[in-house]
This record gives sequence, C-alpha cells and structure tokens, in this order.
Amino acid sequence: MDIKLYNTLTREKEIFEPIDKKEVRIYSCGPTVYYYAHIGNLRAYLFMDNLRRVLRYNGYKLKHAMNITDVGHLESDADEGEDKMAKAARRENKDPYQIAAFYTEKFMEDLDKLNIWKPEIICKATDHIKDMEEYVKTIIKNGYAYETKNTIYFDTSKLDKYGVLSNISAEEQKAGARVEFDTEKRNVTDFALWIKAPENHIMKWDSFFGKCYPGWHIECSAMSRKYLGDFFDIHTGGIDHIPIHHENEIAQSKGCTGHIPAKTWMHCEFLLINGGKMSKSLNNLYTLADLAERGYDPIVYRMFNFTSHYRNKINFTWEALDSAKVALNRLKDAYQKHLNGTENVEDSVIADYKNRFLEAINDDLNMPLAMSVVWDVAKNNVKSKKFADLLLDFDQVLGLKLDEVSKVELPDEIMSIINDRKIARENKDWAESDRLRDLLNEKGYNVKDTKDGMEVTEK
RNA sequence: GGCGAUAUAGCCAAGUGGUAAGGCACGAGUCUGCAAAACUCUGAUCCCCGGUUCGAAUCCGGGUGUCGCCUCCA
Repeated sequence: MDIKLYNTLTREKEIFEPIDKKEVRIYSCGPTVYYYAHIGNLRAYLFMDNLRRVLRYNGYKLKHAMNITDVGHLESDADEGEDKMAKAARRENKDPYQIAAFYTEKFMEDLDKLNIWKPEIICKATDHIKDMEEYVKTIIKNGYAYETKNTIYFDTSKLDKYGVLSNISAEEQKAGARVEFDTEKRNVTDFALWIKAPENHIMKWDSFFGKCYPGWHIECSAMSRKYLGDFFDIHTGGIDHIPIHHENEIAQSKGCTGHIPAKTWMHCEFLLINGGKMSKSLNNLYTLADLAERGYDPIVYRMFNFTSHYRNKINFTWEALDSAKVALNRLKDAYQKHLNGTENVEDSVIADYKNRFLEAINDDLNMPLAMSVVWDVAKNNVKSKKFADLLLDFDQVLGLKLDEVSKVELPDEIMSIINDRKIARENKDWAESDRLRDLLNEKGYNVKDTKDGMEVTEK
C-alpha cells in the first residue's frame, strides 16, 4: 500500500517513494541540550518515532540521523546576547561540555521512557566541527558567502530564491520585520556561517578564519550530508524550524551541492497548554518528571499524542491526559481479555482490520483514525487470541507496550492490610472490610473486588 | 504591522462534496454486601453571513474568534 506523506515544500500530500529502494534516509533536527526537554519538545520526537515506526511497519529499512546540538549559538542574528550553552553553564556553575553531557543523557532517558526508537545515527555537533568547516569553505568557494570582520555570512541574494519552505520573499521578511537589523549583513535574510570567537568564549575551534565557532544552521547541513549524502528522503523537525532554520539549511545546501538536500520535509505542530503557548513565565513547561510526579506514566503521554494529528496543534490539559491514562489502561485490559480468548475469528476479519489500520497510518500518519480501528478490535465482543495478536501487531507502530502488565511491588505494610481485609471479607465482616479499604485508599492505593479476588493498584 | 494556521458535542479530537470516526467525562442500566472496576445504552448538523452545487462540516467570498511565527525555541 502506498504511503502518503505531507511535504511542507510542495504543500501537498505525496506518495512516498524512496530514493534508494534499499533504505530510507531520514534526518531529524534534534535537541539543543542546555536543559531538560519539556513535553512540547518531546512531541516532536514522538512524531519522529511515529514516522520511523510507520516506515518500518511498511517494510522499509531506515538510515536515520539525528543531531545533538551541544554547541551554543548567539541569541540573535545581530551578534548580541549570550549563547544558551554558556548561559546554562553559568547557571549551573559547570562548563558547557558538562552541561551538554548531562542533558544529552537526560534526553536519551526521556526517549527511552517514551519508548521512542532511537535513530541509527546520533551525531553531536562538537564531534563534527571539521566537517562544518569544510562545508563552509565549499560555500565560500562557490561564491555564496562573504566575510566581515568577525563573521562569514551566507549571501542569500545569490540564491535563485530564498524562502522556498515558508514561501516568504526577502522583501516580505524585510517589510514584516519588527526589529531593525543593524549589522554588517548585506541582506536581512543573510545569516552567519562561521563566527570568530570572543576571548572569553569557551567553545571555540581553530580554523581557516581563526578561533571560531559554527553558525546556527551549519551543523545540520554538514552532518546530514556526511551520513546521508547530498540528497536524502525525509527531513523532519518542529514547525518552528520552517521559517529560519530549514530555510537556511536549504540555502547552505544550494550553496554547497547546488540543490535542496531532502525530498520531503515534514514538520510537527506545536503543543499548546490550556490553549496557549508554553512559557517559563506561565510556569507550564512540563517535563516527563513533572508528569511522573502527578502519577502519569510517560507512555500515557505517548497515548495522549495519538489523539491528534501531528500537523495539528494539540491542546494539553490535565483532563485530556487523564483521559489518555484511563484509555490506555482499558486498552491493555482489552488486550489481556483477547489474549485469554478462545473464540475463533475469520482471517478475513483480521485482514480487514489490518487493512483499515494500514490505510490510516499510511495516510500521512493519521494516528487518531488508526486508534479508532484499534478500539474496534479491542472492544470486539468476540474474545479471540487472534485479536490479541493483531493488537500486538499494531503495537509495533503504537509503541504503547500493550502486552506489558504493570506489576507493582507492594510494600509489606500494604500486603499485611490486604491480608487482614481478605480475612475480614471471608468472615463477611463488611464494616472491617470497608475500614481497611479506606485505609488503603488513604495510603494511595485503589482497591477493586473482582470475582477472582482483590486487586490493589497504586493510584 | 507582515505572514501562516485553525474554529466539529463538557474535554481531547478524526473526517476535504453525498446526509457527522474514536477516546475521556456525564447520565441510565447490568453486575456487586457496598464501593470501585468492567460491560451495555445514551449526545453534536460541524463559529457567523452570503455564494457555487441535485447535494457542503468539507469548495468560493466576506466577517468574527483563537493560536503561532516574524528574536533562540520541537
């Protein structure tokens, strides 16, 4: 079955055809590791994972690279401000390399917690300074750059067209700019490729231009080219990358290889919180740790993301997250129900469900629609092992660990209360039974009396 | 100010021309010593106005609201 993917470049859903039949080459813009990733950041990586899993489910082999930005960039194009890595280093009284190492590790842990399949290649910017330098030199050689006192800029006026992704012309950018640019740049849209490091700058490298550090966009161009070649299949990132970062990546590629580096550009929309933007001032930059603190397994957040399409904004509310939590538990229960089922189901029924599921995921990763098929299977009245197998098959794409039964080790104290309550129940001492149930509730446990006995779970 | 999105039941949301998927919550019922859980049933004509069409949530025009980007940001 064809896979259709929306391409930001053409603004159309296109039938996906890999450049190289053997493997699909993907590049994803990764995190800048100066702080913990918040759930908004993580949505983009869930999207990336979703894409990987759908391609894999369709039988493709992947060669997927993701960068780790561990070098700081200045805060504005006007060579002002302070870079984020340096800022974090000062905040935590560490050096930028320690900051990067720490938050890279935290990021990887988050990916694991969310059951995100890591890309085959994870490349750090600081390991590829030489590659970037060479890339910049090629751009200069090809006549797409100019030198000022401290910076080598990309000359966007040399391009046939700048702004192919966002479809904004340089004039429009200039007209719409709120801030007056007052730099050595020749054009508003020009951007830094290579920058001379000030004396106190910690991260800097010897280069043809003196002690320097790279511009904001060059790492992605250099590393994607190194690992995936001059032209690869899919480039992903957050929607915020469209107007600046990806435009500049495209510009750099045109300046180096002469063409746009990727065939399909895919962008994930933002996560809103209570209908608005996340921000530090509103104190709503939640991390997975914040969610865990409130009793949500990271997989619940994964589940939550399937309620909306990646190209639409999703509105995060605690109510919605609760809804995902309940739904996930029910889905797991349904899986167990089918696993123990003995009834038979026609293969054609299975094939039909599978086909509907495939149609949904292959239609530009329509996960909400795919989930409706999942629920049809889960809620089917016929209890059949075949349905359980099918759900597990779907779970290759969903990654919800449907077959994983969460077994919580209960403390001795709790076990003893449970035991007392069992005895009380055997004696039909309902008052005592209720008292002990309240006690368990107080201590943070839910109690269910099923016909097979008592079920105690953490709240 | 410029650019781009979006507007579907209480909440999260699919659906791009043929009479509104799914999840959660609410309510009712079954079950149960009670409760919880589970299961079953129950809800919207799709922001407003106008147009195209045999027929529109879905296309076009005009409003209004919301969000984002234009400074790093997934």
